[in-house]
Amino acid sequence: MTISDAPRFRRYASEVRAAMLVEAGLATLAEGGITAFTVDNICRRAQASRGLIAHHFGGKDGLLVAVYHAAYTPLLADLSPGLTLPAVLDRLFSKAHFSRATLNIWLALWGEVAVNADLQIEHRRNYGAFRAAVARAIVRHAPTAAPHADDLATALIALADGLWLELCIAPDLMTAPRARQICAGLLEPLL
Amino acid sequence: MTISDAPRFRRYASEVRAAMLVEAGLATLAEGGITAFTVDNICRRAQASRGLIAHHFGGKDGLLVAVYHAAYTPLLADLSPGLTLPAVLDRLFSKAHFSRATLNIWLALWGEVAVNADLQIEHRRNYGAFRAAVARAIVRHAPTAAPHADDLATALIALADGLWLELCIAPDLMTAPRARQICAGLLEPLL
DNA sequence: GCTCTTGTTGTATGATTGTTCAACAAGGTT
DNA sequence: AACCTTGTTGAACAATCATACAACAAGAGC
Repeated sequence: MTISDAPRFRRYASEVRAAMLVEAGLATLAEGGITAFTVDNICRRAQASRGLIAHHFGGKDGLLVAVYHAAYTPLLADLSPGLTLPAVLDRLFSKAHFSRATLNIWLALWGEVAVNADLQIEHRRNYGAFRAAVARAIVRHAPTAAPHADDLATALIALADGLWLELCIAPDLMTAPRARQICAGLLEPLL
Repeated sequence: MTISDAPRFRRYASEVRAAMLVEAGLATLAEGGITAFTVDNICRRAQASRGLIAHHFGGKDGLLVAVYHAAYTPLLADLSPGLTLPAVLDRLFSKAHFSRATLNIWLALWGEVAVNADLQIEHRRNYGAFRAAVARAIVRHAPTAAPHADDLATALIALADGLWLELCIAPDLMTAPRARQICAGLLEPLL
């Protein structure tokens, strides 16, 4: 007498399951911040059992590093080389990146990066590429700004981060178009 | 036979003990982020017993709101009305505010504000006063900028926040003087 | 249909979490 | 010196935490 022949769980390729857990981790951060980033919450969301995080990432800390990397990936992929400065601004303040969910993730991660050595290492890797991409667009847009391109890139990123932060903390006071406009207004006289 | 006549603990006025717990909470956030913000850690640091947080603040959440308020207090106190814009910049990037410890606290708190309704309420109260003070200094410095003072204040605060963030996450790439210079460079053409 | 690899489960474990509360005592008042 | 207010303690509690690991089974290869 068979109660049910349906398989009790599905087997995924290692990379696929890992990606599912990372995705669940991101969603958990977006919803509840770093406090909600627990093995139980993440595995429940990914519809997997508790043991899988240890199995695929060695532990919760390993998953967190992978999640941080995953947060950067779409941002870097969106800043393909050869982009003009206005195009870069368009992307930075596009709906995909300048959204509450995405920014909640960043806020949660930043708070951890500040006190977590493993995450700081992962950060340096990604942030370097990020700033280089922005600096390249600045130089292309205004070659005369080349000597200060690094400072300008830093300023632009800082400004974007700060505006992201405002949206995140007080959503009714900030929108993507307004942020873009503020950003462009500050940059234009210098280029 | 008396083993010791020394009092086993000291009694403080309610407000004094509350301030000690808030101070310990701030120090805990600076050192370990929101993850380390636990009743045990805080009370150990304040050399008080576990029960005191509930007694003075109703619970951990109550303490967190008080800590957020305490983080804003020195910043607002330092931006007394009548300050010129350069003076405002001097304060924003002074050692007191633009330090790793202070910024770790902000990062930890921001990550929570994004997902904690109680903290968002406390935020609005403080942030409004903060932006108003900055906007006032801008108008005084350049009366013609009055129509856009709000946007400019928002931009300045966002820029400062973003630069703070950089210092916090990658301390060797950012210093207070460089941050101040980047900030002034971006603002000057507009004023 | 059998085997074997390997992804998956879920319980057990011990540490840590926030809250509660009855007993306690510090220290000013009388 | 007896008293009383009130700040304080610390054990008890149930909930939640991350990790370990032996048993299990899905599904590809044969």
